Amino acid sequence: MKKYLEVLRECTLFNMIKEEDLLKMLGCLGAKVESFDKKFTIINEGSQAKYVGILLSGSAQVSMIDYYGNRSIISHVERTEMFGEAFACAEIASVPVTVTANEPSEVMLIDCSHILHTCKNNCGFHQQLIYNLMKDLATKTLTFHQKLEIVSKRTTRDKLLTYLSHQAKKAHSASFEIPFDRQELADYLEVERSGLSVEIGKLKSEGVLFADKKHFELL
Amino acid sequence: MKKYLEVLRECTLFNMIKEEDLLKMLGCLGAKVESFDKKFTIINEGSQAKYVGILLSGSAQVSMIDYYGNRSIISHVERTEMFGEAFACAEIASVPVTVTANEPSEVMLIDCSHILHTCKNNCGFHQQLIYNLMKDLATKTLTFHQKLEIVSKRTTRDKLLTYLSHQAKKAHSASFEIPFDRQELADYLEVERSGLSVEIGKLKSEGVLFADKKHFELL
DNA sequence: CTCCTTTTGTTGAAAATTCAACATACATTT
DNA sequence: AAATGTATGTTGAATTTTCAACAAAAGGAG
Repeated sequence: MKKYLEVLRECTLFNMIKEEDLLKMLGCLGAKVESFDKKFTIINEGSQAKYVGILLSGSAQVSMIDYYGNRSIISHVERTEMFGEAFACAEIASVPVTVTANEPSEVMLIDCSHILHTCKNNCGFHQQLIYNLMKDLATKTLTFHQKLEIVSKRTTRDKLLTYLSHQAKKAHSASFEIPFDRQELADYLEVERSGLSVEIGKLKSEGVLFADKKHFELL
Repeated sequence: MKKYLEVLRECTLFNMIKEEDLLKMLGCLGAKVESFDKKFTIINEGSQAKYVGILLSGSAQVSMIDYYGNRSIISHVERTEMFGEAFACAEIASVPVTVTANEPSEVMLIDCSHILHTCKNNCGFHQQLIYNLMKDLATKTLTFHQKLEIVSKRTTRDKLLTYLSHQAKKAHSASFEIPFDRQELADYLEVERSGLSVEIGKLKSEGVLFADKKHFELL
């Protein structure tokens, strides 16, 4: 576990936790680490919602597949970020989403009941962890509002531009990389890939943006 | 404040708080009660994100108005439910949404910093309140997933049917009332009101549902 | 380098949504 | 009861998206 301390320190779940305490905690929480190859499923829709996941390396996507097989990408998860915590904290029966590795990734999984319910050792960290989870969930709600702002737009063009301006803001620069290829971006914006391609082409020829692969610049 | 105890007991923020402690707490938290007439603004977009709101009576809507004046309804808030807590807990500068009274309503407003940061009296309730907030935020994330499931559908018909099946599930019955009129439902589903009317008409003539005003039945 | 796979761009036809405008129904007030 | 305002339904034209299919470009494996 020692080699993961670097990453875990950056994870908001362990905010204000002293490094020397972290290792002990991981044992107490029954944290386990698993590796996943690209495209492999980390959490499957319908499975028990007990785990909080932390991405130690690599990246992942949270998505939903509907009845007709259409994929909707809900969010992208980077190193140090958490996933599945809302479902685990809400203590619902099963997860409504699928989490997939985007590249070879290492994941720490913690049974959330070990966080929420004080252990016999009464190790005193639970209060801080619960506070950190609360902060994380509040922040996550903000990202949901951003996503809703995007998909509430009626045209592919407006959805795309709203998404890109969010990304530019996040990067503190008009020049940035997005974590999605074209198909994934379409699945995130909830539009057709072909229509998205057309729209990116138009915006390029209008001189509104520059786009090459995952690199974008708002002009 | 005494007359509000009945409602407050049902509010998840005060879960596990003994009734005799509740009154004292409200003072400590600096809770204030305000009344709003129908259509009046409770929280304005851009204002300071410091308040957790609790609906004591009436109902309200959380919405966003975009650059072009299009309204998007994010959620409907009923008696005993909270609003604005995510923004206050995330301690961001300003609220990205507007909260409006749907009918004459009474609202309790609590400065969230009084909840999050322990007071000098060290009154010991904070831990429970933070736990309750965490639970609430986790549950709210689930409702956002539901909303995303709706708006990720590509047609008005599918959006409507997905919404109605969620409502039926929530009501534990195929017969239920929705909290929106037609324009509001359109703004919640992120579609055109006229197209929505057409679709409801089609579904009725197909015998899939019965709809009259806010009453719906899935057949 | 070549083959093979994946990704991205392009196109045209079909389907659906948006928009604006009007008609009808309903509710409230005077 | 009449008048007013609001909510809902309806319609047709314009716009946009979706869908399916193919072409071109890029990337990786051997």
